[in-house]
Amino acid sequence: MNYLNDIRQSVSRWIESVTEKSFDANSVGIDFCKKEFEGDFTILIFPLTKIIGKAPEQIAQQCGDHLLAESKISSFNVVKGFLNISLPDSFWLNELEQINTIDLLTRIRKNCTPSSYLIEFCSPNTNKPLHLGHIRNIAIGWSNYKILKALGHDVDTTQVINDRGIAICKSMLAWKKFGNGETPTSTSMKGDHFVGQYYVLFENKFRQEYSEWQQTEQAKTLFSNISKTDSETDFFREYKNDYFNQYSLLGKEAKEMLLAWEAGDQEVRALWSRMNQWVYEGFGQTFEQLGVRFDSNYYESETYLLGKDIVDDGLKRGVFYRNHDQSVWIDLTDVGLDKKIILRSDGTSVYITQDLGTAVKRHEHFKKQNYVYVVGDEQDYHFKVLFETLKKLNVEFSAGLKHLSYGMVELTTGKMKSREGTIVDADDLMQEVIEEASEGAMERGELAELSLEEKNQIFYKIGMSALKYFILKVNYKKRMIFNPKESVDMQGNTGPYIVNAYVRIQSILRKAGEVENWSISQIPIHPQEKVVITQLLDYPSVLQETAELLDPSKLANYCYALAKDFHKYYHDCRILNAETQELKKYRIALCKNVSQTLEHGMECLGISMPERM
RNA sequence: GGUUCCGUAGCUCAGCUGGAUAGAGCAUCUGCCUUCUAAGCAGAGGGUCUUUGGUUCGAAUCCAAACGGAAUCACCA
Repeated sequence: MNYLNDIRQSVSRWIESVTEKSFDANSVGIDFCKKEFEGDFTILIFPLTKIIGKAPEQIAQQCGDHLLAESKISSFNVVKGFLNISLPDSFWLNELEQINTIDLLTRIRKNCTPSSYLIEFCSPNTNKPLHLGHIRNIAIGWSNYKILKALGHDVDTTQVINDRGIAICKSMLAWKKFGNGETPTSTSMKGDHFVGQYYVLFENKFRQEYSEWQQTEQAKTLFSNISKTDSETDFFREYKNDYFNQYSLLGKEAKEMLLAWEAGDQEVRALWSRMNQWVYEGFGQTFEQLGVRFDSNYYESETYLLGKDIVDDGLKRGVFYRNHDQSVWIDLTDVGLDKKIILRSDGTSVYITQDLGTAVKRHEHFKKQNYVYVVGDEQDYHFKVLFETLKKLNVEFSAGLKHLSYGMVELTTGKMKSREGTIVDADDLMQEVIEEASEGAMERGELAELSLEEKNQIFYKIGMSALKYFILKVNYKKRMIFNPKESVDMQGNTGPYIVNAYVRIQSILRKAGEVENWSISQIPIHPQEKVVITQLLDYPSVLQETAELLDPSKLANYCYALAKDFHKYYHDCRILNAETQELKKYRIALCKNVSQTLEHGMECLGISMPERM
């Protein structure tokens, strides 16, 4: 509430004159006045009792008299240690004049020191399509990108695509064995879904093979020899991975394929690129639908061997040490973590090896001050280890590393599990929410005269606003319970509610036509207008706080609050039919500001709004 | 067991740099469309802010412990 600095200064000067000691104006506590009390703002007097040494009511009274004498306020009242002040109409008119004349970008970038960021998010595996978890990840990553960008920072987006490994080999193998040469085109399927289908097929075939194997003598002997439980079911559930690695024919074939891939086998590589290409085409459509893009992609197939030179360097400098079996480790017990392996005894990489390599390579490339990794909180420990390791390696960018750790998305029925078919597919979900939006819009019938294409564009925007807002309004750190029914809600605290406020203003502005600029004059201010102006004045600091915390839910909640205040205003006050021309011009100016702020805020959440609905 | 995160209305969430009678939405009930888009507005009911201590004039907010839940502690990614 920087716009109250004048009041703060005045209060602190008064305190100084009473106590004859210096007093920091910034520590004057001012809050919005509660609805139940009369006044615009409330000055907290309690903290001053010790300094001044009088009863709170007495201080409040004297402070109020002082402000009144200096004409800073129009009236005040005292309730216990609360000094409720009302500001003169001229204050509100001046503030509105300010936001009217000073460009929004200038206002939000005030006191903002430009910095640079690389934001990594999404980071999919290429063996299956994107799901709800990715949507949360992408919504958070993209929104932070938009917010930081809006504040004038230099920001790039990137993702690491996990395009190699056993998983994609499973899809490849299943396609090779059972695919009969089908392609996404021949089956009219989206490429990522097509490839994902073969991953599922592999798993099914494998499970079938496994359950048949469980009937063999070999399996039964194994069970009686090594099982610690009496339950065959429990044992074989636990044993699945070992079976895959030791006995499974399909497992053997998949692993051979992985080895062939690593050896650069031409046929395997060709199949691999072909199938990954299908997946990328599918992902591309999903990204487009989500309205996001990446400035760069890192492919694991190109980075998985990185990091070995860093291991050598770390060994030389004594940051890492070599175990007797030749594996390489780092001791992080001094920072409260464990000893962690950096390189296997056979010299091959582990997860963190390539992450170290990728981090260093990226910095060579981008030279950013901040590197934000949008990755689920299940990997908190990994990132602690990664960052501590980089710190010990003394890389110059270690201070700017940040794991934006978001909570997992769960369904009302529990976790999403592919085995139980409870994965919420990203494309399906978007489809569903857009359909819901179109049904609602058709019922309302506001769009009757528009073309089909225009209508579809609007349904799409409304639907996506519902979905994205639903996800972003929750603080990213929190584990999120996703109720599909609520995600398509269009009423109450939802994206469409905010869109509706914006659309109402657009409708007014269309009807108003060209209106000459409003200039300050004697205008009676409606209480709800004070609320709306206050909210508008708050926008720059909300945006800056959002950026500082990398927490879009702050901004989402602000947008809702502003929309809510506007809806009430719209209900309370006539705009086009205002009592006088001056009042009408002023109200339209206010509406324009609300509209602009909503549009900017929602844009920063990655939500673009339609002009009508 | 160690570490980290979480516990606010029936449900989903705000509020947490300490301030007045703890807020929204959904769901339930009641009003308001011949006037700028009713995806709206107004109202009703619904709470020992997990518990217990502590700090303070004042605690949902800070500290400690307990209870409950989650994640992680792989030569998996």
